[in-house]
Amino acid sequence: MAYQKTEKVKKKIENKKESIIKVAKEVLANESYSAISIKSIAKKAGIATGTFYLYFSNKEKLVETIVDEMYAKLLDSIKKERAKHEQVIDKLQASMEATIRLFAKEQHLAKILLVQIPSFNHAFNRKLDEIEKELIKLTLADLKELTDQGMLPKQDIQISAMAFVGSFRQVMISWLREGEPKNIEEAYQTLIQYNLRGLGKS
Amino acid sequence: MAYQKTEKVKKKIENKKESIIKVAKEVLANESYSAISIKSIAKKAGIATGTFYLYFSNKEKLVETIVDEMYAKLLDSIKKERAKHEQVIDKLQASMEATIRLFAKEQHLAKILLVQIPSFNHAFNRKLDEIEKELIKLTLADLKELTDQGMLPKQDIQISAMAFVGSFRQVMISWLREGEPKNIEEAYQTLIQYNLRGLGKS
Amino acid sequence: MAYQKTEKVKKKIENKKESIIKVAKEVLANESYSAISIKSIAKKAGIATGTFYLYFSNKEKLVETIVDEMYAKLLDSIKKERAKHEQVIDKLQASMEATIRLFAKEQHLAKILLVQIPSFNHAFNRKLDEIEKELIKLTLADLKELTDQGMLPKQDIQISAMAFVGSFRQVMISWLREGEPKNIEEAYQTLIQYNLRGLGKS
Amino acid sequence: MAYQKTEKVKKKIENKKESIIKVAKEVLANESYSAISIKSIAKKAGIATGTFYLYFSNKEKLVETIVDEMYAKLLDSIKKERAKHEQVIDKLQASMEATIRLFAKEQHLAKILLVQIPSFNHAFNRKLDEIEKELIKLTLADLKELTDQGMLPKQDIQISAMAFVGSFRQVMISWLREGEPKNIEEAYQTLIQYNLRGLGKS
DNA sequence: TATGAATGAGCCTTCATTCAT
DNA sequence: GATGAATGAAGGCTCATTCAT
Repeated sequence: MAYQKTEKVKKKIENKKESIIKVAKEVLANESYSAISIKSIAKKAGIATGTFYLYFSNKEKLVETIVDEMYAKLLDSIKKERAKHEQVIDKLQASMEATIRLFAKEQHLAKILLVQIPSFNHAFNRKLDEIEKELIKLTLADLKELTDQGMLPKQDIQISAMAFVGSFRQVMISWLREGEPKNIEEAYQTLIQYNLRGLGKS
Repeated sequence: MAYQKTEKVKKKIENKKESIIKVAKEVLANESYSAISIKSIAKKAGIATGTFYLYFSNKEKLVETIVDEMYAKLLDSIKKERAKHEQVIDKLQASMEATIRLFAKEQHLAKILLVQIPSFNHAFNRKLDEIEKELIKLTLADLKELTDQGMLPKQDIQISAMAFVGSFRQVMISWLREGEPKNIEEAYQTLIQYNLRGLGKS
Repeated sequence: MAYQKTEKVKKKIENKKESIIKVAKEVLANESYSAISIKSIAKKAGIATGTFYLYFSNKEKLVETIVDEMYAKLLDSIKKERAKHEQVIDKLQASMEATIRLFAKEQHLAKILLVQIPSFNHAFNRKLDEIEKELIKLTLADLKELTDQGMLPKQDIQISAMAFVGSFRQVMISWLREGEPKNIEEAYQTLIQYNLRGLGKS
Repeated sequence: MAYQKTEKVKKKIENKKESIIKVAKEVLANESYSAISIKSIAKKAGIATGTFYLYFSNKEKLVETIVDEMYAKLLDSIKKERAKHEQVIDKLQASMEATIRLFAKEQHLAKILLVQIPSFNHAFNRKLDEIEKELIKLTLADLKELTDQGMLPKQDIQISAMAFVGSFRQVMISWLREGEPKNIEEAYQTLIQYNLRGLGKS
């Protein structure tokens, strides 16, 4: 009689939202932000334009949702990987390893985060900046601890942290855009070595 | 006499084109891409919208022209600085120093190249990628030579070159966007040290 | 038994229909037409949007129903008040008095009829026009009788009837919208006097 | 050479704005507000949708322009007619006569002001209310003066002014909507007589 | 009956580009 | 060359109505 919002229905709704997000991710990974019209996303998701607005209050909210989700995934990934280690230096490596692993596994995510979002409008860029800044902050904390432990020579660790993250970012982007290096996991070894040396790690 | 006139006219045209570019640069450095309408640029340049199209076939061409010009300026700057040195390692440093000096002196240029253009649409990003790739290529060449001279330990210099450039890029962007580090020239010293150590320079 | 059930069901339906109408009246009296969405009315009535269409074939029908109901109430009120009097002139006064009394007592109704509906689309206004025309017709009939009784000087009673109703309408609206006159019942006395004089009632 | 904004061009522009207004008036006089889409107006005016926005910043501005223009016209008409008379009572009559004459001559205007605008959105209704209130205020001023001159018996002239204006309004609307009375100028005589009697003018 | 997710036509508005003057 | 009015496709979003459950 009455319309019971059963588990099944709920799941279906969640699925639809997920399917919109999924389609949007695909579009985002390949087209520019301006190319993402609600109409086109709706079409690819097999729904009417109006239906989109049942799940997202507006276009911006959709991208925000996606970025937030990716950010959460990334931080979660890093946290888990770091937990496996005791030493700060290992934790630092773990952070980068987790990042690279995640991006390597989910290129969609990587492409959106590193390649596409930067070409979005200011609002999203600010969002992305936060993510980047967060990564640098995490790195900085590690560097600070290493410095306190006397494992790093005196240096401007603020700059070092940026350099550290920046070097990884550059390689990841090249890998995503040019497919070079071919094997990102191998490159990771070189990168770690480069940066540890750069830090003057003794 | 007829020839004279042509020269004069040519100069006049060149002047107007320059003035459009100048205005566009100012706008580009301060507004978001979506805010850059041909109408507004034309207005600021003191011409009619239609007139714009006498000098640029379309909006994209304008940005392309600007980026190309900046690119040329950057490469020129690097070339000149490198010429002052004999040793490859010094040339490598000179490249980075030239880049940072130029960006520090012309923040307009830096902001457009590092902050604004990346948030444009695909077409412009491709252009920007080329510049980034060129810088990496230049670096790579230096690393190769240093390797041949036995001054660097065995490593994947392709990756190292990216890491090298990426670390600089990251710091520059932070400087442009956050104003951190406050003194980019000082940061440069740290960066050079970081990267030379990272390369394992003996 | 089966019959009983039907009665009960019918009543239930009628109840729900009534509750929708009640909510709609409240909304109508306070919001602008564009603010009256079926979704919002349904929500306030505690039903689903789809359910609304079980009771009204469309949005227009709802307003029509409300207007009709109000119209009936108004006419009924007038009829009852008129029945109390013998003289035509008293009946005429009674009509206006009944109208004003009803509107004063049920401002909801007055606001919808005089303020809101006029700002709806054509369809509803036509409905409202009918009501206005009916009031004029009633007035006209009285004036005709008064003329036949020789109580009014020769005049175009068609026009007089309109003037009569129009003067009341104007004051009512001001009262509803501006709260001026403060006391509508007092104003009524002035209005009656004005119009009786206007008619040249001897 | 340069594009001279000659008088001719200016006039042409003004003409286009006028032609948009003219079309809009026609549409307004016959369709409901919601039926006025920019697209349809543009089409009827023989221009592209975008062109509309060269002359009006948005849809609302268009209607505002029209209403303001009509209001100005009406007040101007009244002022001119009043100026011809010395006695207040004549000025009062002149006001009404001017209004009726204008509406009779420009039925478009009358229909929009009396029939259509009331069914527009709140913003315009407020505008219209102002016009109505202004007319009442003008009437009130006359009544006050007449009272001071001892030409009117004691009465609530606030109410009388409303009744006065309301009676005219009602007749005008019937004339516009039903075509009844057939001859509005004749009806005017009846109306004036009715209202002067109503005021108790001695 | 009751539900509320789904629909999609249609709205207003913007802006790169064209073209008559 | 220069002008700027004109174009019209395309975008984001709303809401009365439908329909599978």
